[in-house]
Amino acid sequence: MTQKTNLLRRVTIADIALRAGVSKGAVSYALNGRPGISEVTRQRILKIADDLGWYPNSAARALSGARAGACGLVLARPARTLAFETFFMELIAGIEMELSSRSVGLTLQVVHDLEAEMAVYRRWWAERRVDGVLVVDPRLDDPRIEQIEKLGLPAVIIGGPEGTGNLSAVWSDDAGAVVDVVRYLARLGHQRIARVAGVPEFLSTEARTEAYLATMAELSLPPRVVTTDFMAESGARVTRQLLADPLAPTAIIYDSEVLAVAGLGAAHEMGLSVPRDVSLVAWDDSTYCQVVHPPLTAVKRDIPGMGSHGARALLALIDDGVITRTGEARGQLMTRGTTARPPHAPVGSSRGAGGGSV
Amino acid sequence: MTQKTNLLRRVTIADIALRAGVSKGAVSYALNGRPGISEVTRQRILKIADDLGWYPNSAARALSGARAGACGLVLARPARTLAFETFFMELIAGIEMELSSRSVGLTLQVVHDLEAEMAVYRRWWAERRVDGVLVVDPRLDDPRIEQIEKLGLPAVIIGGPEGTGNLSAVWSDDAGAVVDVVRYLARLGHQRIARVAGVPEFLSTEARTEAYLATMAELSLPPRVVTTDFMAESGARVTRQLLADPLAPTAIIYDSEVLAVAGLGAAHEMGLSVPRDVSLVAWDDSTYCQVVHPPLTAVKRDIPGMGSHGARALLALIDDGVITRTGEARGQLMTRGTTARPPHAPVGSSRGAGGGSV
DNA sequence: GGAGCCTACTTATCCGTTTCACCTTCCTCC
DNA sequence: GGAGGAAGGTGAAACGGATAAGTAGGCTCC
Repeated sequence: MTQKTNLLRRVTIADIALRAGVSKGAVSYALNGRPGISEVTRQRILKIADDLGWYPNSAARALSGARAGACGLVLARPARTLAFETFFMELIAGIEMELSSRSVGLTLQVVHDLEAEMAVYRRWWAERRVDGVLVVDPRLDDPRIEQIEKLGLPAVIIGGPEGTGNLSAVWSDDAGAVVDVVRYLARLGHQRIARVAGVPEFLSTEARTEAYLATMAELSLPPRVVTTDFMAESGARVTRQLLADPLAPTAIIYDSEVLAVAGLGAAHEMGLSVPRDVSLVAWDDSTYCQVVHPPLTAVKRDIPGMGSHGARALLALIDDGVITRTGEARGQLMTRGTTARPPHAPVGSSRGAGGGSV
Repeated sequence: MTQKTNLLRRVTIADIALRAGVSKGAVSYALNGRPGISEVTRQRILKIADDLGWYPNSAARALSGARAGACGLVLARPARTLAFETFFMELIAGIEMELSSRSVGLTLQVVHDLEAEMAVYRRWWAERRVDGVLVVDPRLDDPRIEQIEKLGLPAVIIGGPEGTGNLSAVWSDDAGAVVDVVRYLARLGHQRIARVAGVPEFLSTEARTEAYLATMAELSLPPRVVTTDFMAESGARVTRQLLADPLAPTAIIYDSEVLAVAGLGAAHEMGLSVPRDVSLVAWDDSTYCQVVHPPLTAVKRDIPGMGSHGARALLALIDDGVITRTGEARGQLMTRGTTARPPHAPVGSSRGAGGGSV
């Protein structure tokens, strides 16, 4: 009989109640650690639940007003760029670390554009499939922000802080790291430092470009920004264009690791030597940056950490309605083999170029 | 009043029923396209549902015996290798393509080891959180297979076919592609062709090693296999070791793209020229293979396609109990810039080495 | 012209959990 | 010695949708 119950039917709190000789309500209180039940009875019930191998039916739990027990993440970049952006996998790993420790699920969806992304939010929320969402790649005048606020869907934006309204947000101090990189290159003696940016609609792209322009201006250096669609081919193409110029930059800062690796490949293909002929810096360090030759100097951010913090902020929002708006530590410049003094730089110039000289 | 209903409370089928002047049951039949309701009434109900912006509450639907409306995927590789394996992102993109077109969610979980992975399956199934799972990286004597069969959890293994019991499975014909690669290298005149394999516990690793050994034997060439943990550092290290040998291989086949990129970096670091001094082949093509210099010759599989097929097989299993066991088309060798004749190869040797000569 | 059978519904029950309102006991306190 | 209150429960009603069983009404058919 007991075996039958175990094998054929799911174990429910009714089974536990029967066995413990108490009511379903009592079992529920016991299992959820709520008051209204004596410690002795609670332990007895917990023991029986364990013996019977009981797990809460998530649907029933969700239906009776509680949580869905899941958070959502929509990735809206085209599938082709998704695959090689290790950023997302690292982010997901970080998010999972936090969620799984609290037995909250992560529901993923890959879509083509922002419209589809917003439709997914509407559907998820209406279906009560998720308790909240993590939103990546915030943009200028992002329609998702308004949509989410209107829905009342708990959300944490990974990115910002500008343009994210009053929603919870976790961002990285990109501006600070950009300043570090540009100053570092200038200290090496570089004057023509170009920036190969990602999609201009992204807030992160704008923030970095702004910081780049400001720092270049501060150092009285001529800025040069080209944007890409984050595709590797674009990275290679713009690198070839930049380096074919008679006034080619002596240093290039890329907005992603793929762009940088592609740029390194393009430079090699042109017969240039890195870092002798040109210095390259990648944004977001990764295994690939470390194993190509020469290994790429890169800005390393704690992406899993950002994911964890985002997830924690989301749970805090869901559980207690707490709005979090936090900036992470700035990315760290990992100097490796792709940065050196510019060609023809006078010896000793590695100390100069600071403080608006030139 | 209607506004209030819209804003404060969720729209339920009871609201629709009230508005349409029919019973809840009728509405349910109409919305689910089941018989027992006239076409006129059905259309009227559908119209009202649409006007009211109704979405089914997934919890309620799941509770009343129907589906959870979600499939699960557990990734058990250590987070560090996860991040740079574009394989998973491509797979996920493919899975999503199939699932989202049927409005089925994908629930993801990242864990550290097989034990944890199996615990997740138990929990998900007991909680009725998923209707089925996709299982990656099948192993020799994989404990997950038995566990899943015992649970009665619908599952599709991505990999196989050996060792996957009677479960549904979708695999790629790795053996065939290995034969192609080895023969291609032999035709170029290579005799010392080494294989840098991944984790030996994986079925895929074993299948490829077996095919490699068989083909080398068939060609009367001396085999050489080294295994790694799939980490980039291992790829670089074993490459250095192989190439430092007085009887160094003239060609190396890698079991992943990361290993190959790392190997290429290591070769360059040693001052070798690729492909003049050594030829390299990557397994699983990716953007990175294409943008490094020289671009890597690689075996290209349709990974999103495998994900889609796996997802479709899972839905077929869940809906109709259909077991699928399908092999995909074999991977295609993309010859690029890292393969050429071996050093000191006699001119014209590119035709030889076939058919067990030597 | 009534048996038989569709069609187009309605009614009631169930899924498993949470939670609210209520009910006993037993203890305390003046 | 009875009011007041807390502790430790009980019982029933949600939650929103699926579905089996029941029921009118109209049509066919001999």
